Amino acid sequence: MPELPEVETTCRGIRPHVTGMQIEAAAFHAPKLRWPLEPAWLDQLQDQTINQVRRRGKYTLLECGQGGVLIHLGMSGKLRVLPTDTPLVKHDHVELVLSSGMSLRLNDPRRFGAFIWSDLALDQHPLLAKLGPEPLEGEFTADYALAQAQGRKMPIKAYLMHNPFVVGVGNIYATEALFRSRIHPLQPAQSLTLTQWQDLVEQIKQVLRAAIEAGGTTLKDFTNSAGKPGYFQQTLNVYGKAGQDCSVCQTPIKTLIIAQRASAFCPSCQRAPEHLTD
DNA sequence: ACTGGCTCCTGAGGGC
DNA sequence: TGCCCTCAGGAGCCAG
Repeated sequence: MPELPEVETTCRGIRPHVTGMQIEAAAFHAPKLRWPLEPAWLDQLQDQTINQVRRRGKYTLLECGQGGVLIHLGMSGKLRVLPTDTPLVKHDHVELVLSSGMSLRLNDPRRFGAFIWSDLALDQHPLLAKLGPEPLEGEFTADYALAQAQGRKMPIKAYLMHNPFVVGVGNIYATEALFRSRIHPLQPAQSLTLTQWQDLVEQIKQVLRAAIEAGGTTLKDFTNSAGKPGYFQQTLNVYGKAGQDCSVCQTPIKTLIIAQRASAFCPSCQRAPEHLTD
């Protein structure tokens, strides 16, 4: 599933092939992804020049002259740049034909993703306006986190995935960062000390940076349809490892469902507050 | 102001 | 071999 590192890697991959190109034609091959693909957008897209490709949280943004495109990869989305005469494959829902003879295609089997044309400057768009800071930027600090978490009783695991607090930290990296910080996923967000936040914020940054580097080593060629998974999964300590032994203390990894999502943790390394112990 | 629950969708995986 | 059932999972949205 694409998380921030995968989206960043995708952004870097398509950027050289897309920046400065004109959109000669656009096509939708599905009525909707997460939201409807408005046919009226096809005319808006026509003849736009893509001035810039950038990322905000897990959104990929194509900045055009006025307005632009927001793309979210959801659970299963992939963006690829291919020669325009390459046959479409199943779940190719959106195609932008570029002036270079290449096409940008969004393929998304589960259709949890999004493709939206915005007349507004992209940062003004409602989906972006309320997003929290980027986890890898200086704005995301322990002091910021401590202040924001005041009055927040929700489990820290859920809070890390709460976009108004910080963007781009999905299930995998929230799970891994909590393990590295030895913090129990059910600990209320408001109860973390400054010391815990200092550690946790640092672990989030480290785990994301490491994943971006790993992804960057495998996804070099975005003109090639053969997308490979990143190597970062080899570095995971707890995510998807329920029942296996903790790499630090050999205690079996457990799983809890928190806010409808699987949360793996080591019951020995990540000590629970008394009343939360099962 | 917060929080929990619902929802979209398909492919993967287990059981038989 | 193949069919059916279950379920994961990002994040906006809404009700309580």
